[in-house]
Amino acid sequence: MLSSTSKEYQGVLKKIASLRKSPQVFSLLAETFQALGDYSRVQILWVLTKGELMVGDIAVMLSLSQPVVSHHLRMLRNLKLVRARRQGRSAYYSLDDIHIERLLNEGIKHVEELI
Amino acid sequence: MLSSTSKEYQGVLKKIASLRKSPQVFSLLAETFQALGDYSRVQILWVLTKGELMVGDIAVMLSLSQPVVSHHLRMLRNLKLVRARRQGRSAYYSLDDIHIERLLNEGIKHVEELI
DNA sequence: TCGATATATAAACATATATATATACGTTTA
DNA sequence: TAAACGTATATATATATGTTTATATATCGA
Repeated sequence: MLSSTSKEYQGVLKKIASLRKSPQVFSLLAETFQALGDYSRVQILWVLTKGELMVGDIAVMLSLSQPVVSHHLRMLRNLKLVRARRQGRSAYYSLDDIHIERLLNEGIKHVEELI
Repeated sequence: MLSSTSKEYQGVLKKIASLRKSPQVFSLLAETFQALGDYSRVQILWVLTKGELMVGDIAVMLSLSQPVVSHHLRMLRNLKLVRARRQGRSAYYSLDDIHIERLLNEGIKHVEELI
C-alpha cells in the first residue's frame, strides 16, 4: 500500500485523473454546461424543444427584451447548442442536435426529484 | 412556413406556452447546470464517476487546493449532485444519483462532436 | 427612396463568482 | 491532553457575466 503522501501515490492519482479525457473536453464541457446554466437561456432552450422559433416570438413568450434573446442565442449558437436559419428579415432558431434535448430532459428529471 | 399572424401560428405559440414548466423547475435547472459549468467542478464530478473519493485525494489528483475542492463539493452537495459519507476524519464523496453521470456522458458526447 | 420591421452588436453598469489565504472545527493518535 | 491530520469555513479580491440602453445592419413594402 502506497503512502498517501508519497510521490508515487500522487503520481498514480494524477494519472488516473487524466485518463481518457483531454483538458479540451473538460473545458468545452464546462463551457457547455455554463451556457445551459442561466435562467433565461434554459427557458429559451426549453421552448425550442417544441420546435423552431423566431427571435421576436421567443422574446414575447418569455417576456425578455429582444437584445437579450439575441445575445443569448448568439452564445448558444457559438457552442453549437442551437442553429439559425435566416428567411428574409427573420431568423429561425432550433436546437442543434439531439444531445441538447436529452441534456435538458435529464436535468429536469434530476431537479424534479428535488421538489 | 406559417405566417406570424395566422391563426395556426398563434395556436402553436399558445400550445408552447402551455407546456411551460414552473419557474422553480427552471430556476433549479439553471442552478444545476451552472454547478456543472466550471472546469474544476466538471473534473471533480468526472473523477467521481470512477468511484468514491476523499477530499484530499481529489485535490491531489486534480492539482487543486484542498479548500477549493471542499468549497466546490459543498456547492455540489447543496444541489444534490454529490453526497458525502464521513468516516473518522475523512469525508468520502460520490455522485448522488444516476442522472448526474448521464448528464456528464451526454455532455461529453456533444462536445466530442465539436472537436 | 423612405419608413417600418426584425435582428444583431456595443458600451456601461451592477451583480455574481472562483480562487487564495488564513483560520476554525472535529477526529485520531501519541 | 496535546499534537497531528483531514476537512470546512470566512473574508478579500480580481475577474466574469447578465441586463439595460443605444445604435447598427438588413430586408420588405409603399
